[in-house]
Amino acid sequence: MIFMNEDVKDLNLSVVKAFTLLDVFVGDKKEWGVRELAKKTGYNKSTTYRLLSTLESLGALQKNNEDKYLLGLKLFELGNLVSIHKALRKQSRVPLEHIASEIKETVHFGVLSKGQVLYLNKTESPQGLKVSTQIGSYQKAYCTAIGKVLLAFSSEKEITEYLKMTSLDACTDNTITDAQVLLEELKKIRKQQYALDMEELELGLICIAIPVFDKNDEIVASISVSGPSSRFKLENIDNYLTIIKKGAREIEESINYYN
Amino acid sequence: MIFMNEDVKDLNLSVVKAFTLLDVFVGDKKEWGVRELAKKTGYNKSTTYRLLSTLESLGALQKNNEDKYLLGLKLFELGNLVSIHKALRKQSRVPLEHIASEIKETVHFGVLSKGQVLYLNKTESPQGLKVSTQIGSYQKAYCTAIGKVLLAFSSEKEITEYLKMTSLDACTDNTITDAQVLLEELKKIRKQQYALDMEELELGLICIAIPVFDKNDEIVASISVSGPSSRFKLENIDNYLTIIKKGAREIEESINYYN
DNA sequence: TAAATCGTTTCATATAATGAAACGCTGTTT
DNA sequence: AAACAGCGTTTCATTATATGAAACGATTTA
Repeated sequence: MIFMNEDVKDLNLSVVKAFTLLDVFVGDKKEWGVRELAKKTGYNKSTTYRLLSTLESLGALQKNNEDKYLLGLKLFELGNLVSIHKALRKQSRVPLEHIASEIKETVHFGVLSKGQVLYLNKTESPQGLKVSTQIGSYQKAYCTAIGKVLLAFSSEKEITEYLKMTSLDACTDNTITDAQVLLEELKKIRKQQYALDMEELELGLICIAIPVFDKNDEIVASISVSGPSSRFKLENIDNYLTIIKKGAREIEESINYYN
Repeated sequence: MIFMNEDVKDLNLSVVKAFTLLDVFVGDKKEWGVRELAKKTGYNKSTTYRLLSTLESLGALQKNNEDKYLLGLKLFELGNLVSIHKALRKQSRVPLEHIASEIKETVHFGVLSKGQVLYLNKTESPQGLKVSTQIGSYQKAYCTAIGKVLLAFSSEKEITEYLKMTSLDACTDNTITDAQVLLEELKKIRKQQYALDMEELELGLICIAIPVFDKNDEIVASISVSGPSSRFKLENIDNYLTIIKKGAREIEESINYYN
């Protein structure tokens, strides 16, 4: 469901409905019919039909050869124009590929946005078994390496606020679900300057992440490397860290140069 | 203005207005106030205000620190989920970088969409003076190398249809504005298997492009290399072509493998 | 052949979008 | 200091438009 950041204002309900329909496509199912969407959203069949027709004629949706709707090129166009974090996205691309070409695992690059990790960029592992995240999607911060790094180097006030608004639900048996334990973990991360996710989000998935700072030593983003526990061995950490840190420095140099 | 692909149907006007507002941000100006947008679109100030508020609360727009609106992260999220041409976008990334790293000029990758070139991917030149196009944006086909290649290898029927719906306006003195001349040019491109744009879109800008085929030898996309006329010399063409063709073959192999 | 889908259209009704005007705020000009 | 001009925002009566149950025609399934 779409996140409303203000109290119930004088919103245009048609527009809200249109975007609620589009938001359905964020899920795994990428192709929808009229009645399916009406059922999913609870909107009347006629209303749904007309909203979909409208979105289609605007290019925000498109019909495939089976007459099912899918997200359209207008959204691709608009999405590529979003200027928020644009510099970070651009300047992270090459360094991420350097890291990925050396480590051969999936590399992610993200920031904290509304108390969640927002993935701005990635380079996928060339191997068959790999993590696959959507750029532009969100993930829980407290049980990912990238999220824990971003939290660890946030201000005390932001961390407190985060803990207040977040419920630490267990994703696996390893998930940190106690606020005190999480605070200790963040302290440890600040000290060692990297974070690990030992199957805390998903069984079999291990990640390591480090911070990216600006010229004022404030954290601006984080880089993580993720791989299956079968080949992601702890004895490689020092080696991984050396490579990731090189990439982080490349990014830091370019953002300090351009700002 | 947004392209309406059907006769005036039973469209939801609020949604049309919302997207017309978003479409204003496709222009060069990326930050807008309420009254500015109202003036630009012709909508009433109150209506504009409420639509903008709605779009903001949905995350489709966002306010900067000066309370001006800019495109929001919801569009980034949705844009990254658009599945049309997704495989092409993904599989072109690495080959484009190979080309760019050898030629050191901006490399573009695009398809024909609604009679225009749709840019699906790019790698920018590392040099200061460079072409800068938006991924997801559209460009005229008849006066770009990439567009002429895509046209040249389209079916006769598609070319005829293109010429019927397109007016060949001059962008520079070199632009081909006569349909017969353009048809001759396409014939030449088919024969030599590459296209040149000799400052036909913009003075000082030269491009070279080649086709990318699928396993049935149908054109699926085109790769172009663009640079300023000051350093883009015709005697380098053979060298460029060798490099670009290598990249095209990489893409062709991966799309034939995955389909 | 009948039943069950689907997307689409109809039409009376009620709801929600609309716009002129007023409001409060900020910064500039007189 | 006062008047002005710019901005985003709110108000409220009016009107236009979104709405949904039902019917429709076309496919697909039983």
